[in-house]
Amino acid sequence: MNLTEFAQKSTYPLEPNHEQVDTAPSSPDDQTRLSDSPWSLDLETCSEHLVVGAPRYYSRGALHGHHHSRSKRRRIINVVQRQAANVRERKRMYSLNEAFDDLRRKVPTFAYEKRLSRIDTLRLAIVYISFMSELLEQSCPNSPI
DNA sequence: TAGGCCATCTGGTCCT
DNA sequence: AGGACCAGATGGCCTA
Repeated sequence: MNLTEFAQKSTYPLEPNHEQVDTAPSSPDDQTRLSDSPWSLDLETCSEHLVVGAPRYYSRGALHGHHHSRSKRRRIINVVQRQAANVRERKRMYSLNEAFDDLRRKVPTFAYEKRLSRIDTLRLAIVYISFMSELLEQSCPNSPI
């Protein structure tokens, strides 16, 4: 059984048109990504964004009146702290995406014009690990996995 | 044009 | 107190 068959039998079926396995590393950037540090905007430059990108929604928190039930302590943060938190969050998401890119390079990708999405990357990784475990089990039945 | 995917902002919660 | 993590919301881009 090859990986394609395994994927088709697995709990996490991939898209129906994922048929060919491409063992070459997936091309990392088929679509535009933030390859250069997005958080390089320091706090001074961020201030402009704050003005432009003022809160776009108010569905959560005090601004919408949903804060009564859950918030034990209300944390008041000022504009500078909010900007700093946004920068940290961008940085965090960037490192998360770097990890996803690493994972994309580890799993054999299907011959597929598009780069794997994050969810498909996770699902394929699950399939791949299961497949390799099964392969190992077949070749070394007595070895503990 | 609808739906998928993603980046970003944001507030709440957890943890140090 | 403040950073990390998380999830919801929103808007932009791309593809079928």
